[in-house]
Amino acid sequence: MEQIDDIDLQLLNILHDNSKYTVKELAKMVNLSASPVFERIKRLENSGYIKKYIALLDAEKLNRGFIVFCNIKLKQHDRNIGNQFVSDIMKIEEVVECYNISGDYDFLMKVSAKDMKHYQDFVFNKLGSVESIGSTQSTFVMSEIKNLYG
Amino acid sequence: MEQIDDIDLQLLNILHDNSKYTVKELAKMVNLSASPVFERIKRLENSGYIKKYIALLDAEKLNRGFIVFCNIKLKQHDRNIGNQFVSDIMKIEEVVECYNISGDYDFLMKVSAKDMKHYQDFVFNKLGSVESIGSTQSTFVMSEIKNLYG
DNA sequence: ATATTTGAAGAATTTTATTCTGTATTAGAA
DNA sequence: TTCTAATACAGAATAAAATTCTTCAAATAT
Repeated sequence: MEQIDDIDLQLLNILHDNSKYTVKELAKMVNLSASPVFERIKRLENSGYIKKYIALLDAEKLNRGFIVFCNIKLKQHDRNIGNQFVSDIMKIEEVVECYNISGDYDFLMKVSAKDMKHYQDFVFNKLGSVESIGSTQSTFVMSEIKNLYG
Repeated sequence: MEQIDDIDLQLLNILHDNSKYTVKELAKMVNLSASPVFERIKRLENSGYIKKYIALLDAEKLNRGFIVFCNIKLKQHDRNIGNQFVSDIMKIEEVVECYNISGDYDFLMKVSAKDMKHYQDFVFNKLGSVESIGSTQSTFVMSEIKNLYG
């Protein structure tokens, strides 16, 4: 796919932080008129540099401010168990992110709960019914220092 | 702040996944006309349920597809060292997220690099010059399974 | 040097956001 | 219960934004 120049990069950085600017405002920021900026953004969308636009919500207000990183070890390491785990995890709303990782554990999940009680319930009742899981290890977030997506 | 009802929740869930719907489209989805939907969204923004709107970018295309979770232990556990670490880390662009955590390590960072070479350079040159760091432990992401923000 | 392509500006148009007005419903006060 | 006030909605009117179109200038290829 095509090249992207410095102005494209500026636009991407701006929109990554705030996608609500109007094209007129963006145009002023990058010293162009509205139409080329509009065209550039469409090009960045169509070429996949911009994947989507989303609203960031306040986790605390929505009773999801208790964050835990949960490490998972599978029972066995065959493809069936792995696929089963993935498909089970996709359905659990508290699991906000999940990665297949190197090291002592197989997966690292970011879990978003209301509080410790909710998390405990999540571990027992939700993870507890995922057959493919061998063991888990929880790391609790005490405070969020930096989050470019939060 | 005020209560939030089921329709508000529907709107939040929709916008969390795609903030580009028009109010007319949203209105149809929640079976209302445009004006109350518009007012509800403004209310959700002003009350802080919606924090901001952002564009999600393709990390791979932007040479940031190599993800590592990097655990950090501080040299010492006093407030000065901690503050120094936080302020240093905030300036490093490869650090996309950072949390103060429970357990063996003090902080967990999500790092976004181009490739292993870039990550190595990050560890040596960027982390290497953060005085407050005692030790690090890297966990490499082999694949992303789920990410509500990606 | 000339033709062709590219990217931009600015105007014109279409679509969307936003405001406004009126009405029905509901909660609370009398 | 009855009246009043507040709330939430629909639909129209308006303002602002997105989107398209035309033209022009600069860069590149021929």
